[in-house]
Amino acid sequence: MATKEQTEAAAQAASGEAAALEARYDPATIEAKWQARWDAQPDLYATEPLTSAKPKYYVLGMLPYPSGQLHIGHVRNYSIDDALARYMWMQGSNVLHPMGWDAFGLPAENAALKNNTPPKQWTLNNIAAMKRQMRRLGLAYDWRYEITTCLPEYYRWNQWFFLKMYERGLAYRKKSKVNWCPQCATVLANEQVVNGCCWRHEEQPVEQRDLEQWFLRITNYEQELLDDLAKLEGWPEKVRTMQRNWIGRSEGAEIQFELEDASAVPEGEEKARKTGTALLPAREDVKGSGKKIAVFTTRVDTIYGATSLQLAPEHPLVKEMTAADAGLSDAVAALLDQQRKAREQGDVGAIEKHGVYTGHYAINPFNGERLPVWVGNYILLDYGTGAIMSVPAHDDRDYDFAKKYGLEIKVVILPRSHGKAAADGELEPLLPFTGEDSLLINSGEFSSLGCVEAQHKMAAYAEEHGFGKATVTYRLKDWGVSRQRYWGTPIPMLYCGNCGIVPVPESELPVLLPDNVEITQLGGSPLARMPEFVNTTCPKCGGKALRETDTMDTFVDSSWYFYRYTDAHNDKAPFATETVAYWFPIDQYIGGVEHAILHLIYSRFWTKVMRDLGLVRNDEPVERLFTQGMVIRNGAKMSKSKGNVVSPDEMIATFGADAARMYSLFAAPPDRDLDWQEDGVAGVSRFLGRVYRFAMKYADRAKADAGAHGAPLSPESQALLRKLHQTIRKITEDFAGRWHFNTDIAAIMELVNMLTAAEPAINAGKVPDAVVADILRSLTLLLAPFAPYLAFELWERIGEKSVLLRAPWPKFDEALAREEQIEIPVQINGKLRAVVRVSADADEDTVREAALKDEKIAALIAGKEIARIIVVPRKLINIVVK
RNA sequence: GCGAAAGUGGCGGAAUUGGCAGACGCACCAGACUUAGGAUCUGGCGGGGCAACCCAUGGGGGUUCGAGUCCCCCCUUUCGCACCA
Repeated sequence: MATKEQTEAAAQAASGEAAALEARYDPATIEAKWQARWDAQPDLYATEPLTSAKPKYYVLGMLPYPSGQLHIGHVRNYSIDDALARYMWMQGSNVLHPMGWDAFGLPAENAALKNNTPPKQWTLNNIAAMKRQMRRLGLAYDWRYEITTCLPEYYRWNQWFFLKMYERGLAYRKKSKVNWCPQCATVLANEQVVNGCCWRHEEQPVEQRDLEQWFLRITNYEQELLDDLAKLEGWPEKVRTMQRNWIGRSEGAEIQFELEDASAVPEGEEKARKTGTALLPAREDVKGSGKKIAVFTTRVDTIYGATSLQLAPEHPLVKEMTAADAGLSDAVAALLDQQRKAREQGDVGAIEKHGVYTGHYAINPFNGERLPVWVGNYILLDYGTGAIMSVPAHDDRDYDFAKKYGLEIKVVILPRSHGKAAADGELEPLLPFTGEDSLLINSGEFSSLGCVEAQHKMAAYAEEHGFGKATVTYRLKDWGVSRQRYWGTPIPMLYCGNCGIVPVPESELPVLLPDNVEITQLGGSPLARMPEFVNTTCPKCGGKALRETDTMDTFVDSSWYFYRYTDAHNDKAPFATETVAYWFPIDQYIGGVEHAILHLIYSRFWTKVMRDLGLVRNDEPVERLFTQGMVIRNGAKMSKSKGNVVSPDEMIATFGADAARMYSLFAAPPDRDLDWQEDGVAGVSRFLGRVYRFAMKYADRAKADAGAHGAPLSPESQALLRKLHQTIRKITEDFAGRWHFNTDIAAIMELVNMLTAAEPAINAGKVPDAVVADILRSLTLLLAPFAPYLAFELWERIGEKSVLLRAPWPKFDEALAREEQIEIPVQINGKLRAVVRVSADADEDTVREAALKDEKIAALIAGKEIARIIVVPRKLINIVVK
């Protein structure tokens, strides 16, 4: 049994331990305490009604795919939007800051194969795990607006939109060559093909297959999608450029070349025609065959220099020609084969140019000249018309091709500096010459025109004479949304033997995705192997019908999810128009630049469709976009194979959520790549500990006196308040748009360094309690967006009763922030020689005098002639001597 | 090939408008303290030199009283696009 003394000693030790704990920053305890409190307050992050007098602010981080684990990139992304959301709350805005799950997609099926877990269960488990991590990070989401795209409450509206688009002809079915990834066993959108390979399987060449597919007519909006990029001033220029290139508008002309009648070849040309290298002159007795080859060109001004036509190997006319010519057929097959091999080696761009002469000639409608028709492996079927006129003198690729096969080269434009007189021989070293600021020669009635002027006149001429017109071509293709996959939104369409394609009536939505599906690696949709899903009755005729078994591309889900957050539980409509009108456009959207094209162009398209359906009033979904940099480690992208993946859980367990979050903001400006260094997290954690200990030491004084400072202030108090207000000013200005949170956190560190250095003065009574209280209070507010757990704890410890989340952001006082004395560097001939102290409002003469009086300066300029003295008020003085 | 961004100590980075280069942090060095804790506190920390001073922001030129910042040429890295007619 213990003696009384022993018990007392133990009690003392225990209380000593408690005091020690108190004095030590222990994020695990603090964060657990506040997490429990926040979880118990569902209204904490709630939005106010639409009638709120506060300005609205919709801040959003891109929703994650529920892979099962947050990665460090998520921590960084969500630390940014969370800091911004918290700041806006403190600024008195009505903030919407939601989160959800992009929950359909292939990994769930792969996991099902591997672990024999149904995709739905796997996905929902992952969501639960990641939600736990988000709560642990202290992210300020109102989970009552959470959306999960794989649940029928959500995906039924994908189906509903699909029906609306179908009604309007924006969704259509066509047989088409599609990109097929054998590993995914599904179709890929053009946007998902990277270097001819699958975006998920970078080594896997994409195959072409012919399938009936559903498409969304994004090309209806191509021009508006392009034009409106100009409005998106709050988007990074980089993203706008990428989208502009993706849409790929080019202006040019389409010109019809007529194929010669092969049965009526003029006499005496047989030899010249053998190799297909010769350009043949215009002749009266040439006959057309009636067959036309349409060519797209952006340089119709060079058409007099065309010396051959080049067709894509898959061009329909080529099929016709090869049908009648076995030799040609073999040669074209060989071309295609080479192309396939090059693609498999992943080097489509560098493939050598090959061609085959078809034995046919076509007539240039401008001058009657006859051009050999070739098949070229560098011609793309799905761009323009799949055929080009080849102008070797004025196009790099055509030049290479012509040199290789000995085709003629005809110069028809000249640099302006060369005038009209230059002979062809002199020009040879210039070729291929492509400058548009040039003049036409050898071009009939168009000679001596400038290129741009000629382009317009020649297109108009072609139109007048019925063999062409000015046109615009886009690189953007319609969006193929069919996927032969199970884990996605069923496409709400039926096939009836009598009625053909029949949409599922709106009243029958949602078309539920069955749960009990066997996932296999066989090609085609697993749904096709479920008779109970496939077989149904036709709503039109009551006869037998089959359901569409393809599901939608998951990019459909993310194209409009942010609208759903505003009205997440609406079961009558995807959302209420008025609610969306209040919250949209999104004030600030934050995510990775990898979504610059796919997600961000699809969601712009979806917004425009919804606007035309009368559902929303905004033309664009996102006012300001911010793309944060990647998190790398040791200079390399984090990946499992490199073994350099950082687990957020470990980081949080060791240093706390505040330190992990704050480090992710401190280590680099948010738009740049961040090199993750664990020692850096430890450093931030140490800093938070310093803040904590300082606050604990002086919390009682802060509690005791929260009144006015009183005057006059001691120099020590003035210096501290000056630093405080300079810090407030810096951070406030930074939140307005510069967003260099790394320097904001550095500024807070400077403030804290100054505070700890001032401790002797504080302890000597030179800083009144009211000033200490003011500083502690403001410091806590400044920390709140970056380290919310610690800030909430300090707020309570210094006796504040209000909810920190909505406490007003501190205002900076310009008078307090102003320096009274400033240091002015003094240069002689641009070299720093001294620093003088003057009052902040000193005029030029005073500064000049002070500088000249400085001992060092006086010594250095003694006996020299002063040529000039430059005084930059409040900045610098430079004395120029000879 | 085309387009964009970037290049600053041993490392991450700062310098917002042409005005003290290296804030803040990491690592490291020296010291103090100790309840030995991923402690804490103090000081140092671009290079050369005893110093005065000199050199230094990828390289070379230029503009300017003054350049990391602006202009020209070149090099390197990263990202995007890539046979788009």
